[in-house]
Amino acid sequence: MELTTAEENYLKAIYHLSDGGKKSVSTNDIAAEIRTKPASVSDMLRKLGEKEVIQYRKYYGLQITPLGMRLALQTIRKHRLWEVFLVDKLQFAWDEVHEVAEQLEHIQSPLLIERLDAYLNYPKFDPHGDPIPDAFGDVRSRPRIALNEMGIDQSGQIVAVKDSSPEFLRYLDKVGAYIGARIKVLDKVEFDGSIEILVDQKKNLFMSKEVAKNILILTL
Amino acid sequence: MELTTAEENYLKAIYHLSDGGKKSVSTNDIAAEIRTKPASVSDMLRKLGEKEVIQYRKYYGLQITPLGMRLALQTIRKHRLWEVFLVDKLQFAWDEVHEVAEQLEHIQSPLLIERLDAYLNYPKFDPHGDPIPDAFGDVRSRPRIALNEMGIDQSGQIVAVKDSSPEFLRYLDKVGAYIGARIKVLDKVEFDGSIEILVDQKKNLFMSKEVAKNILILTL
DNA sequence: AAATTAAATTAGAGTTATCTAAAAAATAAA
DNA sequence: TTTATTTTTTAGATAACTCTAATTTAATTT
Ligand SMILES: [Mn+2]
Ligand SMILES: [Mn+2]
Ligand SMILES: [Mn+2]
Ligand SMILES: [Mn+2]
Repeated sequence: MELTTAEENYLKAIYHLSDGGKKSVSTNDIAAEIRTKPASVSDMLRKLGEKEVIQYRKYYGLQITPLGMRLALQTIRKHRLWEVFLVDKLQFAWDEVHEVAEQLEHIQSPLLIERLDAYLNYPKFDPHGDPIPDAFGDVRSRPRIALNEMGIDQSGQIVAVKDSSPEFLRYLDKVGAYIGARIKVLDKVEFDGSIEILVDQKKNLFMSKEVAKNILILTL
Repeated sequence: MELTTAEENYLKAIYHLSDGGKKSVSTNDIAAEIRTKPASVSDMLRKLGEKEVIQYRKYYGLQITPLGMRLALQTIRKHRLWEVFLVDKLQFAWDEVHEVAEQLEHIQSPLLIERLDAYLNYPKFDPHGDPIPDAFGDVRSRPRIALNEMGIDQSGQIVAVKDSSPEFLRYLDKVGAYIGARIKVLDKVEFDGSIEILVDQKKNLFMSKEVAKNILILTL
């Protein structure tokens, strides 16, 4: 059972939007994620249903199947391995990798991925802190919370970002936030949810709730 | 002006079959090369003509344009750089790279190729001995002749293979012929064109004309 | 519960790439 | 120079994927 590039992209979007099969996903959400029209999504859902990677009853909703999970995780694995390659080996910045990985993830060659994984020394996380599923689709995910949900005086470490857009990542570069940084919450503004943190025990950083929501923390 | 994956494959085939625009190419030849039907080729030729990468008059023939040359060489450059990557970095054997490179060559990202080239240390030849065009499409090709055209006692070095099929390459592996090997013609059989050579001053090798035709030599 | 609004699906059409079968043009043979 | 053969192109279908516009179903509001 092999999927087309378009099918892989849809399935990956469904996996992400459903948070690994937990949350329900709407046609409109998928359309927004893939940047396509709801009509196209309906059509594709029917096809994905026929291929049994989702369970689909029209107007009712969908559920990703175990098979769908497996295939989605395979594509995600490829995507993230390629991102590591681009950053570690080809000196890409973390805000430059997404689009290229979006293409590379569809290359069909089990041997290639196996070798790439070995070449990169079996990385466990991609440049945005997201876990890389192993060859069997197992993901060991760390418990992490969004920065905006932390309380004053709580400490932790930045382990991932929720938004991987170049705009957001370049903003983080500019203010000196990065994966691995140790942080402590100094103050929170009740009114708008903005937050002030201390980075690496030396730099004060003030950010909006919108930004904080997209920074994921492993609390100490 | 960007080409689809299919268009890139056709244009590359045309470039190769025409020997860089020198020889004339038939619809049937292209169909055989791409493993498609002549009817599909006719259709594609019309489209490539409209995009002005070839000059095409039906029933008459085609001529690759300077623009077409440039684009074909760009794809060939990508193909060969990826082959080097697979062999040098990922430990692929030279008979395992073609299919994967056939996919990778279509990844769209000028930055990626620039970085890959640098990472590989600006290689000049791919694992099969074929020259890698530079970013401007310039190819510095060495003068080389097919092994079957050499005379007795002539010496040279294997610099490339004409056939990159796994079957042929694995045969060469088996008998110990490889790119870079120094050879000398010991004997030629008039009757069937088969040939006996000395490899690296130590090993005698006997091969059919069919094999010798696909081994390219730089004479000393 | 009926009416309104929102979400999802279907209908119908366009694009790209492929195929088989039929027709046309060019080439080779008689 | 007709006739036969080969090559190439066109006609007509099919498969994937996408879109806009229309319709249907579900959810919300009065
Ligand atoms: Mn993708
Ligand atoms: Mn990522
Ligand atoms: Mn290709
Ligand atoms: Mn090659």
